[in-house]
Amino acid sequence: MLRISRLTDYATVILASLGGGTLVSAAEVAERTHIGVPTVSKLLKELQHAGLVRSVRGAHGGYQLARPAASINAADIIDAVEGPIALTECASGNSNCGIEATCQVGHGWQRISHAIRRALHDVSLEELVRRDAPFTTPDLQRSPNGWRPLVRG
Amino acid sequence: MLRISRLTDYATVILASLGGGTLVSAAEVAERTHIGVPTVSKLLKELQHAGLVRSVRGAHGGYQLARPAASINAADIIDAVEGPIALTECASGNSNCGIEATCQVGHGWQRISHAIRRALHDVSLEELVRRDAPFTTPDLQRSPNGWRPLVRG
DNA sequence: CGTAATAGTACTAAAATTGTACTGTATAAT
DNA sequence: ATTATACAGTACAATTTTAGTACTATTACG
Repeated sequence: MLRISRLTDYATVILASLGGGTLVSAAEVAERTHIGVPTVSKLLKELQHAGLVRSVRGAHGGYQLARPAASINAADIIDAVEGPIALTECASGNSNCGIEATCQVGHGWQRISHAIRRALHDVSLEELVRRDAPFTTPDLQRSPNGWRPLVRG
Repeated sequence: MLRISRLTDYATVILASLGGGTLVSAAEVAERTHIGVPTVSKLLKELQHAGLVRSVRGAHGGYQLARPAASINAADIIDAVEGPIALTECASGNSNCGIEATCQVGHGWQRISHAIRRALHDVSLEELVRRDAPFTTPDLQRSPNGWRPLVRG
C-alpha cells in the first residue's frame, strides 16, 4: 500500500547495529548486518550528513550514533535517506503535475501526510529494535482485504 | 519522506470527480480531471475491480461510485491501485531480502505500518475533497527539518 | 611515511512506474 | 440486425527511480 525504499530499511538496520555506542567501522557494520560494504558506506555517509551518526576519520576510526537510540525516530531516518519528499509530487516544490488547476484533492493529502508523520515520529529507534512490541495485535495478522503486516521472512 | 504513486493520486482525483453520483463516461472523467483518457480508463478499470466504482457497459454507459464518498477511505484507494504492499519488502510474502536472518527491525516496521494504516483509514474520500480541512495547522506549513507539506502548485 | 579508515563524486545496471496501443465484448439506438 | 458507443483485458514501450559499484581524495594514527 505504501513503501519505504529498501535503502531506508537498510539504514534502520545499520543504525540498530550501532546501538552499543562504541566506534564501529563500516566494514564491521557490514559484517554484522550482512549488507554489502559499499552500500553500508554510502548509507553511513548519508546518515552522517543528516546528523544521525558521528564519524571519526583515519585509522581506528568509524561511526557511532550521534545521540541515544531513544531520541532518534523513524521520521528522522526516512528524512535522512529519502529526503523531505512528501506523499504526492505537487508537494515537493518542483511540481509539474499538469492537473493542478483542477485538482481537488491535493490539500486532502496534506492532512493524511500530517497524521502519518506523527505516527513515524512517535516510534523511536530503540522501540523499533525492541522485540517485545507494545501493540502487536494478533487480529491484525491478516486484515479482511488481504493486506499483510510486516514480519520478516 | 514517503510516497504514493502518481497513479494513486490520479485515482483519488478521478473518484472525486465521480462524487455527483450520476453515470459518467471515462472520456468525460478525463475531460473533467485533465488526465489522459487511456490513463483514466486504466484506473477506472482497476477501481471497478476493487469494487470502489460500478460500471455500466454499452452505449450511454459509464462509471459511478459504488458507495457514498463518505464510506470510501484513503486506504481503500491505495489498496486498489498499489495492491496490498506493505512498507518493507520482507512483508510482501515473496521475500528475498538476504538479511532476514540477522535483521532486528523488521517487526518494528509492523507497528509503524499499523499506525499509518489507521491514519489512512480515518480519512474518507468526502473529507479528502472537502476544502475546509478540520485540522490544517498553520504551524506545520514548514517543519524544522525542511519537510514541506502537501499543497498543490 | 605508510596504512587504515572515512568523504566525495560519478557512473552503471536493474527494476518499478507510467503511459499507450490494440483487440474483445456488451448495450442502446436506429 | 446493424452500427456506434463505451467498457474489459492484455500486452508492450518508454521513462524514471532505485540500487549498487568504482574510483579518487582526505584524514589520522603509529
